[in-house]
Amino acid sequence: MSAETGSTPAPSGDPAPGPRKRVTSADVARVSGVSRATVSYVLNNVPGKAISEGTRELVLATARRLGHVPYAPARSLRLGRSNIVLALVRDFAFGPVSHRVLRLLDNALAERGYVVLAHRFDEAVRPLSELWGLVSPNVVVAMGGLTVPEESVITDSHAKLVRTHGIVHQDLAGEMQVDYLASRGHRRLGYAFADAPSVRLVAEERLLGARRAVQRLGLPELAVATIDTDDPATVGAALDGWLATPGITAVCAHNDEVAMMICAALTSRGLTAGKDLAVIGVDNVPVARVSLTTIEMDVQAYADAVIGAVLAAIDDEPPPPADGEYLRLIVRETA
Amino acid sequence: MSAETGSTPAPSGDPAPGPRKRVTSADVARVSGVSRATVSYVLNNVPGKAISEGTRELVLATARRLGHVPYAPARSLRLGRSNIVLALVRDFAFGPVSHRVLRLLDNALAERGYVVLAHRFDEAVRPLSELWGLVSPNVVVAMGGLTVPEESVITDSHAKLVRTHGIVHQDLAGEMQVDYLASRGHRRLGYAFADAPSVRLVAEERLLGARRAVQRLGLPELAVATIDTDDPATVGAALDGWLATPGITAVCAHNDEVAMMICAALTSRGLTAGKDLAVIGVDNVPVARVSLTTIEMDVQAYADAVIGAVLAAIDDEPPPPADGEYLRLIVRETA
DNA sequence: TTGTAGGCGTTATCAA
DNA sequence: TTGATAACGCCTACAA
Repeated sequence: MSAETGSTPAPSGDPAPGPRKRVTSADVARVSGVSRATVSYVLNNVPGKAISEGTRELVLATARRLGHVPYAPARSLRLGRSNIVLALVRDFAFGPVSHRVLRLLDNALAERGYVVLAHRFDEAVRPLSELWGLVSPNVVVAMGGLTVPEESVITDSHAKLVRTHGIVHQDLAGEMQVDYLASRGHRRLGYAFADAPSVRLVAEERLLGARRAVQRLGLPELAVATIDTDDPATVGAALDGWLATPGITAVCAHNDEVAMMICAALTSRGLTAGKDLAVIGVDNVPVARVSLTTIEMDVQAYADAVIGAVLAAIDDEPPPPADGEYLRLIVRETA
Repeated sequence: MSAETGSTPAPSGDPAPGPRKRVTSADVARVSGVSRATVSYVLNNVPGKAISEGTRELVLATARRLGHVPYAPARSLRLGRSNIVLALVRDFAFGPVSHRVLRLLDNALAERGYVVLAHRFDEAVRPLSELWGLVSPNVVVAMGGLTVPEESVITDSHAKLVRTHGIVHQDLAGEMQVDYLASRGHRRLGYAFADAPSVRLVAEERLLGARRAVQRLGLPELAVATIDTDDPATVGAALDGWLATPGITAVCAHNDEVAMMICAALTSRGLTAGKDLAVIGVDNVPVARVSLTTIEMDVQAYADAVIGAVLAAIDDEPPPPADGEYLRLIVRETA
C-alpha cells in the first residue's frame, strides 16, 4: 500500500469518475506482450528502429483501446525540454492583430507537435522567476516589449526567447497617418496617445513616427492628448481641447479603439467624423471596417515572421531576418 | 565519484549561452552540504519537519545564489499533478469580460501557487486528445460552451473540468434589453444576432431571452438580422432592412461591438443613434462608455464564481453553487 | 534534526 | 527485431 503514496487517499466518497489510474506506456506494453521500449518506438515513430508491421499495429491498437495518452511531464523530464511555446502578454486583451498572430502561430506549430499557450503576466502578482516552477516552456514569445530585468529572467531560464516587438515598425504607422492627412490638406493635427501599461511601447513608437513625419513635412507641432480607454472622460476632454484649438482639422488615434471613441464623442456633440473632424486609426479591427480610415497590418506576413523566429528557436538556429512591408493605408469615410 | 562520470558531451561548437546545465535541488544540497531531502523540506516549507534556522537560511541562500528553480515537469511527475489551470477558448479575442475574469482568476490562483494559461483550441487544427500529451493541466476551464464529444475528451483526461457557461444567464441580458426598450415606448424592435462559432452559444441564449421578453410583453416579433462582424456589409444590410421596415424604432445588439458597428453605419447614413434609431448593446466595453446604452456584467461577481469553482476543483471538492445578480442596465445616449 | 532510498512515466543506450 | 536497464529532477516514508 505504500506504493500508493503519491496518489490522493481517495476521499471516502468518490463516486464520480475521478482521478482514475493513469494508463502508462508500460500498461500498453504489458497488455500487448512486448517491452516498454518497443511501445516507445512505435508510438514515437522512431526512424532508426525497424518494427515488424504486426507488432506495430498491435501496439497502436492496444494503446487506442486502453486510452493511453503520453504523459507530458514524464516526457519533458526525460527529454529535458517541453513542447510548449509560451506567449507572454501583459493583458489578455492584447489586440486583435496579436490574437490573429497567435492563432496562426499555433496552427503552424501544431504540425510540429508544439502548442501555444498564452499567459498574462504581471510582476506584481507573480514574479516571472516563479513561473518556471509552474510551467517549463521550450520557447517564450514576448508579445510586446519587455523591461531589461524581465528579459534577463527569461534568458536565465532554460527557455529560448523570441521577441515580437520590433518586427513591425510601429513608428511607420504614425508616419503613414500624418503623411496621409497632410496629403489631404490637413496642416494642424491632433494626436490621441493611449496611456496603458500594456501598450506603452507601441504607443510611444507610433507617436514618435507621427512626430517625425510632422517635422519632416514642416507642419506645426502635434496637439497630443492622452487617452485612458477605461475613462471616457479623457476622450471628451481631448476632443474638446482639439475643437477649441483653431486650425486643428484632423486627429491621429493610437488605434481603432481610440479612434472609435473619438467618433462616438463627436456624434455626442452633434458632429460627424470625416466632416467636422478627420479621424484616422490603426489596426483595421472589425468595428472599424464600417467607416473608419485606418492603417492595416499584413497579419499573415507578420505572423510568418514570428513563426519563422519560433521555429528557428525550437531548432536552436539563429533567427531569420524579419523585414517586410507590413502596413497599408485604408481610406474610408472618416478621413 | 562514479557520479561524476556523467561527462557532459559538450557539443564541439557551443559558444552561445545555450542550454546550460540545469541547477537541480541536488546541486543545492551538495553545495550546502546537506541532504536532498533537507533541501526539499526547506524549499517547500514542509510543515511537519523542523529544520534548524541555520540550515534553512543556508539552503535558501545557496538556492538563490546558484539560481535554482524547481523544474516543473519533475515536480509534476512526482506529484502526479501539475499546478496549471488551462483556460480553453475558441478565440483569443474571447471578449473583454472573459479577459478580465481570467485576470482575476490568475490573481487569485497565484496565492495558491497555480497559474492560468490560455489555449485557443480548434479540433480542426489539433484534436483535443492530443493536447494532453503536450500539457497536463490540473484543471481545465472551458470558456464558453463545449460540444458533447469535447466534454468527454476532457473528462477522459485526468484534468478536472470547470464550465463557465451557465454561470451568467445570458438570456437575461436579452430580456433586459427588450424590457428597457419597451419601457421607453418602443414596440417594434430589431435584433442584431452575431454569427460566429466562438460566440454562438452565448448569442443564441441572448436572442432567446429577447424573444421571451417580446412574447411576454405582447410586442410584435423581433426583426432578427444576422451580423458577421468580419463583414461590414452585413451591418449595412441589416440596418437598411430595419430602416425600411415601418415601425422599427430600436435595435438590440448581441454585444457592444455589434452595437458600435450599427452606430457607425447610422452615422454613415447621416443618422444618429438614439435619435433616429435607439441602439442598445451588452458588455460595457471601453469604447461603449462614451455614449452607448448597454448591459453591464458584474465582472467581479462572475469572476468570484469562477474562482470558487476552480478552487473547489483543485481541492477535489464539489463545486459551490453559483447564483447571483450579474447584470445591470446602463443608460447613456443611444437608447 | 537530517539522511537514505525508491519511484513517478518516458526515452536512449546497450545488449541479445 | 526486440528487451532490459538507467537516468531525467523531485518528493516523501522511513530510518537514524
